[in-house]
Amino acid sequence: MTQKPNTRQAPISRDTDRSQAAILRAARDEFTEHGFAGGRVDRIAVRAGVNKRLIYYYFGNKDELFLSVLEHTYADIRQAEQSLHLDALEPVEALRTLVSFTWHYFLDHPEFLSLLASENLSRASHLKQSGKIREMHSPLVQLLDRLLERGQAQGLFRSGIDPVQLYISIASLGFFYLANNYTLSVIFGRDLRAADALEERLAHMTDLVVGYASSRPDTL
Amino acid sequence: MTQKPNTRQAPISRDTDRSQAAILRAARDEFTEHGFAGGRVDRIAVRAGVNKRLIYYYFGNKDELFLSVLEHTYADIRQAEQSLHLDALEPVEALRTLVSFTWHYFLDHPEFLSLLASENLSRASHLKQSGKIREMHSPLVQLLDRLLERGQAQGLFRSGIDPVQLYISIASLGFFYLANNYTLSVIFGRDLRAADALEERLAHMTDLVVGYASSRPDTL
Amino acid sequence: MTQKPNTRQAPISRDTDRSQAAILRAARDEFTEHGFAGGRVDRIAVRAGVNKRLIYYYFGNKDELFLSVLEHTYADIRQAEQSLHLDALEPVEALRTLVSFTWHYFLDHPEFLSLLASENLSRASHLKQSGKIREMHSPLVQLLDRLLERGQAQGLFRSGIDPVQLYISIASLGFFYLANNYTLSVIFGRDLRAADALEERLAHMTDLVVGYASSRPDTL
Amino acid sequence: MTQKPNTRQAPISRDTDRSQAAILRAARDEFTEHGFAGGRVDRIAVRAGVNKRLIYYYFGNKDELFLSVLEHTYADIRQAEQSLHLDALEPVEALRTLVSFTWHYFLDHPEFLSLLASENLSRASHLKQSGKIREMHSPLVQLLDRLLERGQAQGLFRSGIDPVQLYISIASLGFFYLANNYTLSVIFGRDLRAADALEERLAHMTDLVVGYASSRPDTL
DNA sequence: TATGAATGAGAATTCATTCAT
DNA sequence: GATGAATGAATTCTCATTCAT
Repeated sequence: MTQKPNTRQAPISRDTDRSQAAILRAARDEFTEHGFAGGRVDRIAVRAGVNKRLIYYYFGNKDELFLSVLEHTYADIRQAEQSLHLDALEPVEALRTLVSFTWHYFLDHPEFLSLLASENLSRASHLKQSGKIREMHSPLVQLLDRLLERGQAQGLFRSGIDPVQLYISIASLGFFYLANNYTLSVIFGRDLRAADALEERLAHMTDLVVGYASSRPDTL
Repeated sequence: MTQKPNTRQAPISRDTDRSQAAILRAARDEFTEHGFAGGRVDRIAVRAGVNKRLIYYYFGNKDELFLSVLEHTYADIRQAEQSLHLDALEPVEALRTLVSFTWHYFLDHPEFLSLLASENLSRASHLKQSGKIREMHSPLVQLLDRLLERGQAQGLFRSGIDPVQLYISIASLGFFYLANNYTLSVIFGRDLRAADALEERLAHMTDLVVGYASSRPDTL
Repeated sequence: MTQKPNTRQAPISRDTDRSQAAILRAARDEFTEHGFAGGRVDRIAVRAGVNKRLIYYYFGNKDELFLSVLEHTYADIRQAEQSLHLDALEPVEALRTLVSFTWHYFLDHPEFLSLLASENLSRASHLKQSGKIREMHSPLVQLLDRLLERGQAQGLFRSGIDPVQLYISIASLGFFYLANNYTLSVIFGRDLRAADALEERLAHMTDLVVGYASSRPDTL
Repeated sequence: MTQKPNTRQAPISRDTDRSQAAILRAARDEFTEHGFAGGRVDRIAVRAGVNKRLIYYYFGNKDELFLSVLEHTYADIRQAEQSLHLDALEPVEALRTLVSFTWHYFLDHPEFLSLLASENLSRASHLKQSGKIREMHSPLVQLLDRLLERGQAQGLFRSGIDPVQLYISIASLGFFYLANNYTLSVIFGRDLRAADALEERLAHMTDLVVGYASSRPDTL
């Protein structure tokens, strides 16, 4: 009883981890499909295959659960960005890679777009409660900072580019197109999800961003 | 939106118009603040100062009410765009004007951003039911088409620019920044609503768009 | 529509009053039997024969409903006290009448005892929210004040009796016996609700109170 | 309460005692603050610093736990009463002492008042299940009986006083004032817990009880 | 047109209790 | 003895919608 060998994985926490992970996954899907206000705790429980009570046991309430989902979602994209090793690439190539990565990440992770949109409808009320979200983002800013500096030093990029503004622009161009694709498709009567449309969009985005960074301000 | 001429006695129809307008205004505000799923019919009635039943009398149900709000919102921005008379401006100036207008319209009309985000969380389920939304947008595309053609003819703009892509990009750069300003402010720890930040953003956006349109593709 | 003759009872408010009264009665009974924490809104709805939603429509929530019940309950006993017209009685007789009335009121209105006990378990959290409860009690204090003064002027009562202390004592002697009758019956193994026990209790209480008021302090 | 001699190894039984005592203390506090219906088993576990399951292991369920708390509470006050050694005091002094003791016990032990009130809201449903509560109270009645007899024999007390009625009255006067102090303070707008108010109350109570016991019935 | 009253279906959350170890 | 995980049955409260006038 008392000499439980701690050299192997604690067996009890296995189920805990599995249950928590299942709840998080289910919550992510539910909130992605319906937003925070439209998401249902009941459906999350069914999706996760756990008792509804367990959600409250682990996550407190719907709001805290949503925040957990958000934090995991942000952690995922930030981690993926770090895996690009942009520092190892030549500046223009690094910028192209970042634009392309962001675009494809948004394409492959609709939950990111949806959760973000929902959280902004809530005026970031959940994110504001997070203790770890800020520190999660300084590496990204530093990464961009290094990239821009390298480019400027090599005479490839214009000077005075704000890394945060640039990142927001990169994200903007993909986000708006993909997150609002439903309404855009209706109002313009086009299928913005068609393969060639997507390809064209990435080219357009890259043109915009790289064109901007590489240009002489005075040429405008 | 509904300018059906009423030849019948005026007093009643005036009240009708007033009530309908009050409901629409109240609904717009409510949905802007809480999104579609989070918006409450009860609160709309209170905000409009009318009996809840009247909302159903005029608009059928919550979904149709939301659609009405959306249609009015789109009508407003499209009409404002036409009032710019871009055709009368020199191409580059016209493009700058459009970027600036779009930015300031988003700034002054947070309801547009919020309703758009909410409707996309619903996968455009309301807008799809609209009969008039499509035709509302062809003038915009035509406007952009003429502008780009003029610029290309004068050798000011690169060729092959898709007007829809360009419009989406212009909207993107402002939309993402403003609509997601809540989460962005948290994750980057900056006040993106500060006066100088807003000014800087518009300059950045204009640089991006005009720089792109004016550039030789091969220079990239 | 607009010329609704107001000379007869407003027909609309009939049902309103009936529903509200039914809810209040049902709530009073439910809270009497189970206390505030043990009372169930569902059961109140069933008891009142109304839709559960209507309770929230009229009373907001469980706490406000409980407060309403409390206020009505206090109003009832205070009104009944005023109906005794103690001012018209000779002082000693008036005091006996008040003791007897209080005792019989408690006997006939178990809800008063139970609601009071429950509210004190809640540390008067509901009553503290009441705007009208204070003013409801000043007439009682004034009544007692006049009674004691008359008795002292006639040399029938000792001087220096605090009306609030006296009223609390009168209420105490009946309240404890009746409200705690369940535990007292168990621990003393007696049926305190038997007719002769009740009679004896009233005699005992009257002896205590009248004996005290009539006595010379120094004779003790 | 449970003095079964444990001849087995001490260490385990000591932990047992400690856990049980911690649970009882925690339960007493929880039920005192929230009553039986409002008390939470979860909170008791946290307060006691033990696993929730342990509560069920030792006490079966919430009801039995509450009964245990009640029995201990009654045992405490009855034992304290016996420690007064009223038999050694002169009758009037003994009566004064009992009134004063009861008052101060209630003041120092709010749990007694609260648990009693809660149990009566439950119509003594727990106490009725107790096998030992009855026998716990006969010594008290005998004590009072002896006291009254001594006083009557010495011509100090009136005859025909029922010891149970007298004890109930003594308890009444303090209980109502202290247990219902929350509502009384609100309705009378006085701080009944102020030091001078408490002092005055004890004097008033003593006057009432001793005055009554010492008086000639016919003098009224 | 307009309204106060009313409702059924469901929403988040709670709670005492038990399972498996 | 002791514990973390898990649960079914409530419980309060909400919401879009309709009834009756």
